[in-house]
Parts: sequence; C-alpha cells; structure tokens
Amino acid sequence: MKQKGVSKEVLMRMQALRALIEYHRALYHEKDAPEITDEAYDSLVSELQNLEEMSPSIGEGVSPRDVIGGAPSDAFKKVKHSVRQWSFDNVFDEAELSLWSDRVHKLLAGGGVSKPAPTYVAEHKIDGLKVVVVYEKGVLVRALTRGDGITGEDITHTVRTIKDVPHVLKEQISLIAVGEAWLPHKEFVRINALREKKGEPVFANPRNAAAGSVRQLDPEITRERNIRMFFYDIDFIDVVNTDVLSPDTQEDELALLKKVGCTVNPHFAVCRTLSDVVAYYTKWTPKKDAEQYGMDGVVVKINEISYQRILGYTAKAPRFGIAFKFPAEQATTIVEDIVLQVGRTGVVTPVAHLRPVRIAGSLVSRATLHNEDQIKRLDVRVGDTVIMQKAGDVIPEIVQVVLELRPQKTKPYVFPRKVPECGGDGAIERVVGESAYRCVAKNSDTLHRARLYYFVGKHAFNIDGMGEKIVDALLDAQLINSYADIFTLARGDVLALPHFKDTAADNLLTSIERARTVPLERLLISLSIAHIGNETARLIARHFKSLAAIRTATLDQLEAIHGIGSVVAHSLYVWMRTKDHMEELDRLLAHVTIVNPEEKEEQAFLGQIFVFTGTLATLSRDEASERVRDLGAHVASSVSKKTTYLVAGVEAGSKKELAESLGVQILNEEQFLALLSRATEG
DNA sequence: TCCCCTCGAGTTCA
DNA sequence: CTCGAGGGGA
Repeated sequence: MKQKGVSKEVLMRMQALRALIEYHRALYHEKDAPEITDEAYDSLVSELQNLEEMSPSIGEGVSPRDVIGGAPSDAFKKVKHSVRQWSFDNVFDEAELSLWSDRVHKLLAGGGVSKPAPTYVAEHKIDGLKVVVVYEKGVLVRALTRGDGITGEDITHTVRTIKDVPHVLKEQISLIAVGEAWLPHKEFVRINALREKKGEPVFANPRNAAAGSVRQLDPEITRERNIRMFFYDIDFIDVVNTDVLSPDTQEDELALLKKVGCTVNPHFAVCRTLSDVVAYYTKWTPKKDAEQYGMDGVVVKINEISYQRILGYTAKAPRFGIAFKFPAEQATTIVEDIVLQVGRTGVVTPVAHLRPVRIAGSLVSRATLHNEDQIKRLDVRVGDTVIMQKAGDVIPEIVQVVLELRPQKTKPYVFPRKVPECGGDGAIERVVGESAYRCVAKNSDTLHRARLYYFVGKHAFNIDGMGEKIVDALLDAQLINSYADIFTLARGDVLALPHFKDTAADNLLTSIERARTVPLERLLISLSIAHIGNETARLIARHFKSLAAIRTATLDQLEAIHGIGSVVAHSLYVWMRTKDHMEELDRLLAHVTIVNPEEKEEQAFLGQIFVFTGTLATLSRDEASERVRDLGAHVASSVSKKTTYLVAGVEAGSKKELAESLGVQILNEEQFLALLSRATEG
C-alpha cells in the first residue's frame, strides 16, 4: 500500500470530491432538487471510494459516503423509526453478485447451518421514495419517510391519499410495512407540463417529483398527483388474536402484504439458483423502460427469514440482500487530452481522450467534441472532470464539466491555427458562417490518405479486404499513390506487404478485380467531391446517365435537377473543371468500366418512400435498400409525414415511435419480405 | 423568409 | 445517432 506516497494532488482531489458529494447529497435528500443525475453522483462517490481505499490512513473521519441518507428537514415532525431502515449495497455485474452469494454461503455455514441451501427472491428495484407504514391492529396509524435511516419525517397525511395504501387492513394484525412510492411516467410528464405553463420550476425526474409530492403540507396536492406505491417488505408483524400465520420467507411476506390489501409489484420471481437470478436480470434489462415506474436494477434477497437472521447486518447494510443495478448510463471521468482529427473532406474534428470509464456496459475512452463552438459552450479543458452519457444508446457524449473539480491553473482550450496532423504546412481555416474548420494545407498527406480510405470504402468502390491499415501499408511502401494505382497492383506488390501470404494476396486481388466494374453513382461518390454523398450521386447519375454528360454539364443544367441547389451544383462544377482532378479521373478511367444507369421496367414501388430502422435478420439494411430501390422506391434516412413505410427490425429505436405518432405504416420483417416477394412476382 | 424535410459527415464499441 | 446545413415549398 502506498500509505505514505499519497500525493498532494490526490489529497486535494479527495477533499474537493468530499465537499462536492456533500453538496449534492444535501440537494438530493433535503431539498429534492438535484443538479446532477444519481448516476453521475454515484460515479463521484465511487471515485472517492477508490481513492480512499488506496490511501487507508486518510479515509477515516467523516466522509459523506458514510452518512446514510440525509438529515430530516424541519417541515415535518421527526419520528424515530422503531426498526432501523437500511439500504442494500450495490453490485454492477455477475462477478460481484457471485462474490456476494459466496459470502452468504460461507456465513451460513459458519453460522451453524449444516447444509445451507438458500433460495433467492428477485424483485424490481423501483426508483422512488421509500415509505414506512405502521398499522396497529389493522389500522394505519403512521407513515414515515426513510430519512437518515434512524429518524424519518411524518408524512401520514399525504400517504393516506395513495390508493395503494389501505387505511384498514383486511386482517387485524399489527404491521410495519415498507414500500416504495413512485410517480407514473405519464403523470410526471403531465405535472411538468402544467408547472411549465404556470412558470414554476419543473421536476428533474419522476423520483424527485414523487418525493416532492409526498412531502406536501396539503394532502390534496398529493392526491391530485396520483402517486402509486408498491409494498415489498415487512419489518415487524404481530399476529396475536388472528388466524394469520407469520411469514417464514420473503415470498410469504409478499403474499401476506397482498392478502391484507397492500399493493405488491407482480413481477417478482423466486429463484433456486444464482443463474436464475441472472436470467431474471437479463430478461428485465431491455424491458426496464417499458413500465410506468422507473427501475434502476433488481433487488435480490435471501428468501428464508431464518437465514436472513443469521446473516444480519454490516455497519452500513444488510448482508442478506443486494441491489443488482443496471449498467449506469451516466458516469464521470477525466479529460486527459484533446486531439484533432482530419476527415476526408478536410473537416477538423476535436476529440476528447478520456480516462476509460464504463457507461451502459461498454468501456468509453473517446468522445467527439464536434467543433470549436461546442468546446466553448461546454468550456471543456484538459484535466477537467466531466459527466458522460450515451446519446441514443451508442455514441458517448460529454454532458457537462464538473467545475468544482477543475484543477488549478487550467486555461480555456484554444483551437490551434496550425494543425500539424493535417500534414503539409498544417494550415486550416474556418469559413464564416460555418462551425467547422477545414484543412486547407497544400499536399496534405492526411487528407490524401483519408480520400483513399473513402475510395475503397463501402459506399464507393467497396473493395473487400482493403481497409485503412492496408491502404496505409500500400502508401508507406510506395506501391500506390493515386486511385488508379490500386488497379495496377501486381501479385508481387501485395506479397511484399507485411502479413500477406498467398491466400490473402489472392483474396485482395480478386476483390480489386471485382471492383473494376462500377456503377456510375458509386464512381461519383468515390471522388470525395464536397456535398456529393449517396443520394445526391444517385440523383445526378440517374439524370445524366453518363460520366461524359456530367463532365460537360453547365451550372444551369445541374441546378435544374430537383434536389440540387446552387451550393451542390457549384461544388461539382468546379471539381469537374480542375485540371488535377481531370488528370486523376482519366488515369482511373483507363482501368475501370462504368455501368450507366438504365431504366427499369419493373417499378412496383414507384414514388414510395421507405425508411429502415433496427436490425433485419435475413438481409442487411443496405441489401434491403438496394432491393426496394430496384423496384423504383426511394429510401430516406428519417421518418416524416411523407414516409410510405417504416420497416422496423429488431431493437428499433426512436424512429418507430416517431412513425407511430405520425401514423406512418410500420412493417415488421415478415411483412416487408411478403411485400417484396409480391412486388417481384407481380 | 420561414419552416420542414433530407442529406452529408463524423463518431464509438463489441 | 446527432448535428449542421442545403433544398425547396409555402
């Protein structure tokens, strides 16, 4: 352990983290008004925890993470809980879960259980507000918030308005029942819309709205908000003078709660083994957003109450249960560097290099910063701690900088005027009115490489087995320099590359051979002409039908095409009249055969607009697009009122919702294939 | 001139 | 998937 070697920076970081965590903790628990998400908060806490573990001598004393919950506010009467209120420890993956279960088995064996065979109960972990309800001889007498676990606030008057909480139980038992109060997502949206209209501050999330709604002086406000509650635990039970049996298991507790009239979440499962628990977790992970309540994981408890007693509690949490949390969708990390990248069109994109961090199941180490304006807006600096999230499930983005954790002596990021990464003289410029810098270096090697990558890529010549690595190797070995050189590569040239043996070389040469025949639109795309992408190239190819016609087209002729305006027309016109470009094009034409577009007789889908989303099982999205285009349809990238069909594969995202709201017809894969085969037959 | 609709470009990870 | 910007109809 490096007890002594703890640097001053680490100490300062820990201090700053503690102060910040305390600040956010107070906002969350005492004011119901957090400024950052729980996940970002958890991420900060876990960083502090790690630092403290690495330097044990400093972790002592009061760290905010030792405090359970918050101190009760003065607005409501403080009441001491008769049973201490705990919260479970968290685990984030199967390995951690299995460690917990191992501990349980060991403790049970050591606790005198000869052959421990615990079963588990898995339940939805609801993201709401924990409420403790006290019944005496079947009558509701008091309801408390969790508070700091020892003392809670009296919220009896508002909890009485929740319809899932019976005022009188169906049996005259005395009971301390614990549940989670939550606000349906629909209600959250409705209430926030209302508040916004009135100019009141909106709630950050449903949980805070629930907390705010329950902590009202006027119970009518609570009633109006339609708060719900699920009961999940019994802290104390007295069944004297009734014929009710005391529960022996967690499963029995849930059954009893339900029997006496308390609402219980129906989606729990009794699991014989830990792999059943994992299966439950896996089953619910993709469905977690489908319910009206927020779910941030699965609570796993040892079913047998006799075992629970043996296991007992640590200083902070019960040992008989664990919260198996869903992967966090937000986390904090540190910006280690800001690096510039140059694309095929010369656009210079700043990318943040990050200390690797797990978000939504994957390890993220880079995130785009888009452009200079975005860096200014966020004021991201090297060394900053930032909150990260995944935009649309895949692409990491920086949400905000945690200013409190900014190291001293940092300076705002200055976008360089010269970019050596560009090659050549590194000159870049920013066109007025545009947000991107473009590399304008003469003879930029980077740009040259980027264009060649694109030329062999999927949308252009699509040369199989020729990726960026191979292009680099060919360039470095000076085997190619321009597009045309690719088609004069000899077998011996390829064999000279590292890692290339007979089969690999033959495969590559076959791919090149196949690429010698190219549809006109693909040739257009491959040339890296600004603004000429997939669709525009197709448009132009369809219209002129030959390269010769395109080369001689006037500005007016170009602009006359529906979908081509002055900017695109100018870009193409100028390109076709640049001497270097013409020479390169002529050299290329000596080696390739262009297939000109022809009129199709079969136009079953003429005038129809298709949009694809999600993954199709039987064919790729590109293949599917090709098929419908062959039948005269147009394939668009986003859904609008004009869309004829949205073809939705597995894991369709936001497009499907949009299509539903616009009333666009949605086809699943089966229906789509049926439509295709009908069209090709007829 | 103001929107709405598209397209192009850039990007991450398993 | 998102953002910025071009194209075109109202």
